[in-house]
Amino acid sequence: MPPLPRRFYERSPDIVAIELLGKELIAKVRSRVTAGIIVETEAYFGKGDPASRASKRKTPMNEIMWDRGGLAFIYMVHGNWLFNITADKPGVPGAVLIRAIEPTKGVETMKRRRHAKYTELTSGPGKLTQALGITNRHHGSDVTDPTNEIIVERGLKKKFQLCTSHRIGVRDDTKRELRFFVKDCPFVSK
DNA sequence: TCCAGGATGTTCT
DNA sequence: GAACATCCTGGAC
Repeated sequence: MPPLPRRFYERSPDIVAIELLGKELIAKVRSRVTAGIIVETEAYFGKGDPASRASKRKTPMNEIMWDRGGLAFIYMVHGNWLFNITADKPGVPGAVLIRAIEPTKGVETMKRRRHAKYTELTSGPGKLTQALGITNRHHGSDVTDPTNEIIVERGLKKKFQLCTSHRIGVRDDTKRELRFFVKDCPFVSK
């Protein structure tokens, strides 16, 4: 199955965040394949979004948010790698944070990397990067490129109920609720 | 060069 | 539910 195309990502971050739910995130790191269905995301904009890394000026770390959509945007917070995908058109800053996935492939590999029980493998943004082996060496890589170590595919068409809430752990959130997750999913972070 | 702080996780009670 | 370990980044000096 081919990865989702660039035009999927080059739309408003809130739309991309909603439509990424139910898609499959696949990581091939050191010939080990791990994957999971995306069940929780958050949208980040640029100017006017005080919680966004792009609300202030460009730095070497965040300049990728102004680049094309569909690139891996990875940074460290509190000793954990967080995995985002850039969104919106070139020149317009935006990104979607992947907060949780439901494991589909490579569960044994995840357990070895995380030393945790099944429902704790990927139920948080720092946890899933550990489970999938994602680090800043993947920063800037293209998730629409079939040869990339990290790609996103159209997952199984499965019905679920969409819920929204305010974003987690941000100091100044916007009025709008920009966290999206699958209702009653045990892998959604709390 | 130093230091405060963060889109977190774990381990306590 | 609260404390703390963790470690990179950016700004201060």
